[in-house]
Amino acid sequence: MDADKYRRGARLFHVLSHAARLQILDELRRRETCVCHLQAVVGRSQPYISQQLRVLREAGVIENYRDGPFVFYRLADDQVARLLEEVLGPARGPARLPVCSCPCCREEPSQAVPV
Amino acid sequence: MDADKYRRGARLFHVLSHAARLQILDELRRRETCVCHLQAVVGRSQPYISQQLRVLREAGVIENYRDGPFVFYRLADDQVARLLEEVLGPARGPARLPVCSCPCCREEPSQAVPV
DNA sequence: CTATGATATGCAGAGTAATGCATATGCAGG
DNA sequence: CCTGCATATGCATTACTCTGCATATCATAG
Repeated sequence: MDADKYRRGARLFHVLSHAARLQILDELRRRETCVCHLQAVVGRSQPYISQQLRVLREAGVIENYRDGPFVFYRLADDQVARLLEEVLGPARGPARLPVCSCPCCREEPSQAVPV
Repeated sequence: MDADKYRRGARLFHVLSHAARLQILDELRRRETCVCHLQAVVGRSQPYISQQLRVLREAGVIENYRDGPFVFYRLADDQVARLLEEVLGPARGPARLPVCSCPCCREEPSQAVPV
């Protein structure tokens, strides 16, 4: 049965069917960031952001790693990036100004790789 | 603001985040079909199928036209087809056997246009 | 060990979607 | 017109998601 195929697809689409989560992913496809940065970009409370990150993480869409007191998040694979490109258009370049005072905003990062 | 961009994207993903709707779309990307055919393929009641078709239609994802007593549905554009391809893999060929006794099953259709 | 900043988790109230079923509409044939 | 088939709509119930807030955890500095 390919009922499973549709269920899996539906679950994937489901985590994408949320404006704040989309904005988070749109930011993450530019570069990996810490939570406080996403908080500033999205303009929501920290628990709110963490909730959405959890949903995304449990769906396998993003990964995280800890660096000292900070936790950095990034896309887990290219599939989501392709879906975002299809629906949101191409990713914004890395040109945006710092939006908060977190480390990943201050020192424009080590991996300042242009497109 | 691109808040709208995310809202629109979220709405699109939302209509795709549903196993039965995905299965309907998967069938429609093979070829256009009437409602009774989808009913047989998906294995749900006719009102149920019509409900989901309405959701898809109101989202602009599919179109329909009437042919006598039958109503045929088809994908409205290529974007959804590309999203399905990304998530469900390539469309099944048109090789499947008739699943019901509706016209679009019986006479393998007038528009038997290969890819 | 304590304090502080960063992040995660738990929980409850409100809102929204999903589903099943009864019924309405629309079309064609007689 | 009346009947039968194809499809659509309305509605009520159930289930789930969203969101905000209080609080817990974890790491580092002192």
